[in-house]
Amino acid sequence: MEQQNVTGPQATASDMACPEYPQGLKWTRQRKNVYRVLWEAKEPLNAVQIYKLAAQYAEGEEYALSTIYRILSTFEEKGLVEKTSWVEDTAVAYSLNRGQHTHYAVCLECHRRIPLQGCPFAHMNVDCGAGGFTVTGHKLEVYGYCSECREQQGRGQIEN
Amino acid sequence: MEQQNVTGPQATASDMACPEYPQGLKWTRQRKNVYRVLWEAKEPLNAVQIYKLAAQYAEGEEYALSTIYRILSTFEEKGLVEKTSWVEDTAVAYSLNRGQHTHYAVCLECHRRIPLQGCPFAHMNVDCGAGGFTVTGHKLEVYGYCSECREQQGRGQIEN
DNA sequence: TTTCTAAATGCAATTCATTTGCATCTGGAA
DNA sequence: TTCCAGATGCAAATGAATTGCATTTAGAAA
Repeated sequence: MEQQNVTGPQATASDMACPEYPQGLKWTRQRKNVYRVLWEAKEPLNAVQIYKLAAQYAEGEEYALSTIYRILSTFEEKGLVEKTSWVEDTAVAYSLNRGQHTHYAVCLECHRRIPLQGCPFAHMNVDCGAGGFTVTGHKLEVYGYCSECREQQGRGQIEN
Repeated sequence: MEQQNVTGPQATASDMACPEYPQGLKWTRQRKNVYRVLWEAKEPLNAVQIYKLAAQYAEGEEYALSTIYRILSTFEEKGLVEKTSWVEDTAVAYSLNRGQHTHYAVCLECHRRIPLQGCPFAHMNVDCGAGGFTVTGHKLEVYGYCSECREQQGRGQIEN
């Protein structure tokens, strides 16, 4: 009987494992912790944030930032993780690829990132016009002002 | 009679001027050339690309890359220019804010960027669910495979 | 269990995009 | 023509991400 990884995204952090974990990759302490951080994250995090959070789980252990980068790019290569980049932020952010993706409404004033309910494209047949382009994914960001920042307006136009 | 800038985006490069040019900004040689490059660009360019193209227009003149960055960020601040960032590219790209924006379909194989015909959101009421968020803009990127790369498939999956 | 090796990591140095401080220059109002 | 706030050039600094190499380790095989 082959051993099954019944733990995984459902599992608690202590025995965190990953059923979709690709063959040939070692399930190291560092990778477990990075996976755990991403699993618990409520929004995409950049490498340094992940580095710091992962270090908390690894009391006393040494962590190299470069290792985090390498883990993240391996995970991305294997489809475990999604990369996102935002114009207002120089660093790239990473999130677990949970199948259903999330888009965000970004407030231009306070920079808060508000997750959108569902994907507007879910019911939409993206016709590219570019004949023959096979769409496998998309990335969407909506900009504007959140209700709070909207209130204290009157000044907040482009011209400061 | 106040002087009118009848040249502008419609003008030829030699007398390139900009009607929407904000008050208080000097219309310098460097800025003219950056504006010209952006005006003629068929797709968003990064700072180094703009730097090189602008230098061509300014035969023999000195240009500093840092100046290009400063011009671009000033232009963006004033709403003349839009910034875009792509996950596959570390550098930020800039394009003239022409009112109507363009989205792209990005081929994951050859990285070609195919402009989409019109904006899928044009006819779409973006309901954020996030109550009260006022949408002023959005950014969309579609990923997949262009027809050419699609043909020579069979191997090109994630695992490689 | 122990052995063994390809894969993973730590570390330090490197690359590359972007920013900044400061002295000099210049567009354009007076 | 004068004059100065705003622009620029230059060089150094910052910050994200990558890379080379020696060392460690997960996990398959013995």
